[in-house]
Amino acid sequence: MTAQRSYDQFCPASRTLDLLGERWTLLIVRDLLIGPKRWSDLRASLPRLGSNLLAERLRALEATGIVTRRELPPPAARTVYELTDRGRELDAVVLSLARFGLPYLDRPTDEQPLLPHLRDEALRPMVRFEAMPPEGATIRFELAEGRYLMTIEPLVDDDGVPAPFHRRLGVSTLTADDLAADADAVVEGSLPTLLWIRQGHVGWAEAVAGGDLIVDGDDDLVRALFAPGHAATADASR
Amino acid sequence: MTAQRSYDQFCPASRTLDLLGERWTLLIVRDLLIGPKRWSDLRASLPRLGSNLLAERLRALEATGIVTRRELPPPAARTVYELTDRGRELDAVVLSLARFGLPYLDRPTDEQPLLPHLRDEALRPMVRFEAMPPEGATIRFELAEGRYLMTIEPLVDDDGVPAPFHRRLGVSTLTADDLAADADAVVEGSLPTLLWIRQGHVGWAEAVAGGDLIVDGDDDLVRALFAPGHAATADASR
DNA sequence: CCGCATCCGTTTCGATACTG
DNA sequence: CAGTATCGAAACGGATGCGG
Repeated sequence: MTAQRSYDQFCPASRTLDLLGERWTLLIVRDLLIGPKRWSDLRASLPRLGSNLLAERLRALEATGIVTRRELPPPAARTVYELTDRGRELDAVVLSLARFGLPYLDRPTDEQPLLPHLRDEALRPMVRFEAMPPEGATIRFELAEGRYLMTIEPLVDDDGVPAPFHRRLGVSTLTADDLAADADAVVEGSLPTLLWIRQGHVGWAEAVAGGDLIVDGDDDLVRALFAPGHAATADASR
Repeated sequence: MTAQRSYDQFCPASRTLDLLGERWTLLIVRDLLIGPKRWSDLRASLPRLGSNLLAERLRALEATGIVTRRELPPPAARTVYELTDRGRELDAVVLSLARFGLPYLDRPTDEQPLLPHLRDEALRPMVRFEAMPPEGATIRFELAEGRYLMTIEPLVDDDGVPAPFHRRLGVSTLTADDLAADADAVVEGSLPTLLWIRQGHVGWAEAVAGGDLIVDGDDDLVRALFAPGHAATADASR
């Protein structure tokens, strides 16, 4: 069975695509990067993926050591799928894919619901890495879609070792009012507003004037993080 | 016709996969990242890709503004394909794929020739970003496969803006003996040796003792850049 | 209901043949 | 050299079935 179609080249990129270049595989990984998921969770977040394919993809990912299946104790439904340490390294891959796709994203249709788990990951691909201040920062987001705390770690840690940018940037959901204090900035608005600003379809001043965006604190920081244009066209607007 | 199978999710990662998630597409991009290529060049570097699919993929990439076709003046064969500015942003995607696949790469078989153009790109996915010194560095590689100059730009530029790590790291082939002076280190060996060290299959000391690796200059720098283990397990060995 | 396996029509792929 | 046309073989997608 499974003839295992391979590119058969001595190249690490093609090797990765051998492992997870098939349809749906990277989207499964994307969802598991958020946290362990049950079968039904994955079915819900990937509605157009057939159950047979999901089973096959999970089996393949398990075979290559990217995913493990763990059995939960009797209370609550049984098995969950989660990434291994190796699998979690795919964060960089998924994030680079998301960053590239940002300009191609237009407003969601009715057939493209903004899935809940994707909301919580929406902010991370949007920030400009070059604009992250070397000393780090903390920004609180009070959005229509939820409350988030963005944490930007310092460029170099205490030992002077520089951190890869995707590991400097964390976004966590904020439920209680704890940690609400001492952020460098507080942003009120919505994900679409921030996306359109980042895409360059709406001007910053325009959004603020229209009341779609309210920024408290370090205004320039937030503005630089969501400045329009791709990374290559890094106009130093700050 | 072309039903254009789409994931149809409001997610930038799935959007990117809509655009170039089909088979061979990202490998075509990989090859074009090195430079403009003619039809026959692409056929040679992707031997198992049928000519009809190559045509179809190139057409699709052109339609989405990732690739342009340029007509060369009469002398020399006609049309070349090259990436647009937008397409060149995929460098981060391909590099992250390559970095992930590195541990899965084993020695090339006869059916997996080390293609010439991949040789020249082999070093870049191998270096540990965290080990790149903040002040920058220059390393000359005198390998069995060719001579290369690796340039590591400073962590922050003159304006104090930090550079994303994939843009700090450049590798160029070295033909003449120019630029051969003042490198922080000179490495003699071969690509397989460096790969096996990076993969942890061969110890550094072992390779040096066996004569497979000779490092002149900042030994510790090179050792840290090719230290084994994935990025997450960043043991500070330096 | 959860976690799949089986069946089957459709789409995509891969190899070869063919053309300007 | 730079593609297009054709066709059998996989892979996909949706539905349905089936044992815990």
